[in-house]
Amino acid sequence: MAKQVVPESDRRRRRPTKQGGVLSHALIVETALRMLREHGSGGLTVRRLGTALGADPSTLYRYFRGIDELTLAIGDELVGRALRGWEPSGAWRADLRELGLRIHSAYLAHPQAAVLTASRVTGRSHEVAADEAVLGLLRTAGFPDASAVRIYQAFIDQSLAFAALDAASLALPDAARRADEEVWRATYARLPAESHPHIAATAHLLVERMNRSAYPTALEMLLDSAEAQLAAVPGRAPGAGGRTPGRSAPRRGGGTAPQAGPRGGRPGRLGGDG
Amino acid sequence: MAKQVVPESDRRRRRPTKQGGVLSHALIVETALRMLREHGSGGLTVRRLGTALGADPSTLYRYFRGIDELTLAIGDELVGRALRGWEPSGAWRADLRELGLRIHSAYLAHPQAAVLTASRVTGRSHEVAADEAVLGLLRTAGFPDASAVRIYQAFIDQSLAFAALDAASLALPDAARRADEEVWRATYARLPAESHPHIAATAHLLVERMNRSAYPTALEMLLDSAEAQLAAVPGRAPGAGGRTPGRSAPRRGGGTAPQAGPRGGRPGRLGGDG
DNA sequence: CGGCGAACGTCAATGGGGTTGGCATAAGGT
DNA sequence: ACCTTATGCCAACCCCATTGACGTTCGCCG
Repeated sequence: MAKQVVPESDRRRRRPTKQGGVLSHALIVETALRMLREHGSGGLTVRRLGTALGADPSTLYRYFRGIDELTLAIGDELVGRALRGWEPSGAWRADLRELGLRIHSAYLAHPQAAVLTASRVTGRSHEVAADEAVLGLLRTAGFPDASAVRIYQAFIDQSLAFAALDAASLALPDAARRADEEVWRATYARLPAESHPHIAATAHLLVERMNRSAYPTALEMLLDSAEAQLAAVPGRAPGAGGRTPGRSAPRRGGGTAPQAGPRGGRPGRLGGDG
Repeated sequence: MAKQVVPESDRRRRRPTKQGGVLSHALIVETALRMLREHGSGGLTVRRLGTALGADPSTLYRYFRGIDELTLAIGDELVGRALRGWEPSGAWRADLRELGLRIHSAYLAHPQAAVLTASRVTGRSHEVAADEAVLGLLRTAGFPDASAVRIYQAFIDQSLAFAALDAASLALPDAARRADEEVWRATYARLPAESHPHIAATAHLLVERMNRSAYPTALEMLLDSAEAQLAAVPGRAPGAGGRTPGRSAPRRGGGTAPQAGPRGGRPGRLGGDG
């Protein structure tokens, strides 16, 4: 058995599969993404993936140490897509908004994959870039370091957390999702006003809203609060951010746009058991 | 084979297990929670749960349609615990804060279980109560219905989303979590200032903060924004909320405290594939 | 141009998982 | 005390991830 997986960059001999395909990390990840889309978040299995690639299942262990490592690679791919082509405009609020929405929608473009990876620490290459960018936006905007770090963490985690939550809904099989929506409509829309006055009074609004992600709202609220905090910083004029709710500001170029740095990860937080 | 699972309330004949135990939904869920704590989030298996209960694995199918239904029951239990004993004080901001923190920490008290359930739609009994409570707090505070619904959704989803994210960290095996923290420290603390100036400048703050949940910060920011929106409502004096960051306000009793209502769930949101 | 070592794909096997159909039995109502 | 049937148990099915040994073929090196 292979004790060590050969890193992609060191691969020389590419031997075609019995069915003629030539494997690579990229091809495997891509195929895995397709399989997740087609078979749902539980549909990624080594056997099936092997079949789809026209290779023996065990072959995959030449490329990844196990299915977990493959999962992380998939997550890394999603993060990479989120940042691809992004450039700051110079208006911190608009930039943060766009960054958040990009991360969110990159995950939601592959909900089944996002379910598996969004709340996982990838420990891979694209995260440092995003972190540096966010911190840069905040510090350049004038936030003191302590605030910048606090807000940065809330921003990043909020984006990932909502991505995971929203992906879970999207990843449900169509039938199950429709059934869930029906339950919602049937239950909430009919709660008697005596027992649940507030739900009853707003049922129409609830039914209408509940099919949309709350992330844009939550993000905007976070930016509101940040902007207010910035205005309160001594020696600073209020209203420094680009206030353009729901739309991204035009690009102005310049600013901080770091590329992917060395490996790093968002480690586990809080103390607790295993 | 049993086509239908007998609901807990209809059970009459309780036949002891070969090893003497008497099963029930409650006992099974409780045992499952213990097993998750002891064996990690992947450690809940029908076979193992059967052994722990002193029963044949297949017996569990007399109580739950499958492991998925059991999972949802576990989630429901966590939600129930979050609300147990909660009462509003009358100060909307303090009440929302406490509610959010309660939900968050109820999940985090069982991280391995939370990982499995926090981003799942439980479709069970305790959610309506929480929803009514949150909507009630907001509408009573004076938010117009449209705002109340928007903020309610952001609040609830943010709480669940962070619970899932934070639980994922806590649920890691001790060794993996420590390793992750070390990676973080080793990588971020040593990034050269030339390539990553902002991370380098705030490394000490980052390392210090990253082991804590960002949820309290994000929650406070959401409440900030809500309070500002409330102040802007025509015909309303500013500063209506109890401003007591980080502490819960003293109880005053009264207010809206609905009990668990009929079944209902947070359905899948957004349109997308399955 | 020929050989050799290692890289790579394949095979077969292991241990574990969820789930099911059939069956024995004891619990409860009568 | 009897009968019904809910309930627990058994054995079996099929799928999964992972591993170790094996044979083939690639690509380097002389």
